[in-house]
Amino acid sequence: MSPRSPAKPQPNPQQNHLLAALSPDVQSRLFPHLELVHLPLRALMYESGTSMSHVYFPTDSIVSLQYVMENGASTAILVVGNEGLLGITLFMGGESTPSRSVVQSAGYAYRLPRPQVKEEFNRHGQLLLLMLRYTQALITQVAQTAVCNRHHSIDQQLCRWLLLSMDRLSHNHLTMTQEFIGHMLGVRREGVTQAALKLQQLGVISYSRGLIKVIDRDQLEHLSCECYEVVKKETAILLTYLPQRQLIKNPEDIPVVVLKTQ
Amino acid sequence: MSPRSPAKPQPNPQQNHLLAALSPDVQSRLFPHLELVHLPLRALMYESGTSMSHVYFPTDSIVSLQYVMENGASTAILVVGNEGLLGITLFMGGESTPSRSVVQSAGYAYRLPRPQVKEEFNRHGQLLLLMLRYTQALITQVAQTAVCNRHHSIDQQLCRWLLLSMDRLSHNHLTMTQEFIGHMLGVRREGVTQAALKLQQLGVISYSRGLIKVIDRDQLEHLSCECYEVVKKETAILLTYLPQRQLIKNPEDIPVVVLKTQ
DNA sequence: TGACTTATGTGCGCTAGCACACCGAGCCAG
DNA sequence: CTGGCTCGGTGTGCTAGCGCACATAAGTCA
Repeated sequence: MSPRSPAKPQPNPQQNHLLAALSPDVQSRLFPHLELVHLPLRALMYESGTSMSHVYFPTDSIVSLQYVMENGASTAILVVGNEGLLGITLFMGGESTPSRSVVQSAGYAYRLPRPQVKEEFNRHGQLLLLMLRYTQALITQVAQTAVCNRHHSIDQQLCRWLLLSMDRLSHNHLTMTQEFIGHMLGVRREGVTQAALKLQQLGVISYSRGLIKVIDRDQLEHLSCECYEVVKKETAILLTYLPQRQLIKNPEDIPVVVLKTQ
Repeated sequence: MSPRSPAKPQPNPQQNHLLAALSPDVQSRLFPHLELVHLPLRALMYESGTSMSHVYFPTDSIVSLQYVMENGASTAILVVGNEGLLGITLFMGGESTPSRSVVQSAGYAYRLPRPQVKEEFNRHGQLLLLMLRYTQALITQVAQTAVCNRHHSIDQQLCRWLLLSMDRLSHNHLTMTQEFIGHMLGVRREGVTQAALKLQQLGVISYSRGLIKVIDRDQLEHLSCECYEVVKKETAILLTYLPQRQLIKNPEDIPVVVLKTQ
């Protein structure tokens, strides 16, 4: 979480889909306040019960939210990458949640300080609409995770996890140990080892010491459970359904216009 | 879902916590549009992929949201009773979700037509704030369900489920078969039978042919996993944290005032 | 009253995932 | 180049929950 860009990453807020979806005038208000930060692997972005000072828009980093049980066991319930944003609690009203955010893949993110978020949010324009849509997509992701935990095998869930991660990266390799994945899926490391072995034997992935390469993505999708597709589609629908042009610039116009009065 | 009250139930919108939390002026705008409806057991309120015409505020009914898998297996991911509302998609922006809503305990609810919801929502006053808070509480419930599905036994989950249901009723008995509970928890009927037997032998509950009586609630809480408490607390915090007085009547004032600028 | 339906109890064999334990190979620092 | 650490592979039991099959009990209705 070291502030400022050290080397020279891809310094472009447009890499984040949510930021990119905003209209030029909203962008011109917000972008001056954006700060580029580097998120190192396994950094703790946000601990259960604490309050957040910024909202983060990942560009090439991935952060996952996990719920931790009393006995220490944990499960990741959702993944945030360049398609979304970290810190919805900040505008949802509650100041904190019982979850924890961990950087799952190192990279960069732009962050926006709390006051600016609140201010823009309270203009009740594009940002509000976009955040609500995104929140709904998040709920879908969390819900699907719940069902997946109940009904699908570790094998399938590993595929789902790899795919979710891949989608948020621009390359085909992931830096994470099996132990780490185990924590994310809420299963034992050995279980991940078994599942990973199968995938490797099938020629779908290859890996060594914390570096996983996806070789056959199509196969991976076949082997995954439906949960991946459901989440992906739902997210796509929610965020494309409201293209920039249709957004209302003037808060006055937002409401009843849009809805077919059934 | 037969409209209008047939006999004479408890015709009072204040029984719903969310409606009750609104200030008199908002209530006076909304209440004339409320329609009391009866929700019969197992009625399908809302099928996956369809669009909702009303938002429902249960008084003494309970509705649960379930996600259904391709193979037909399903799991309930959250429960809505008099503490909340059914149909957040309506104001979140997406028109539908991949979930299904089933009446889990028969009773009454007030419903508000879509146009009125949208209109009030777009005033950006109390209702908006309240809905956002409630949505955050929902996310917590869904997330906790996900973790619970992974880490806890059927026994514990049955306790959690009974408690969640009890909290939304004014009496100590539930009308639901073990088969039905099985569908809700996403487990086999036999699994529920085993768990229920244990509870009965411990004198915690008694049941027969679809009627479950809770005898020792304290015990039930002890036997449940932590998930119940977490959800309950989080919901309480989110909804009391914003008492009526602190709500801003004038949309202009909503924003930056509230936040400690950290 | 007897046949039928629905809700619950139970047994059996099977598999997934767990707990624990131990090993080997790569990697790094002194 | 050596000792220690991390990551990954494997084996041996054990248990929870599943699928299936069947037995009973409690209502329901002709």
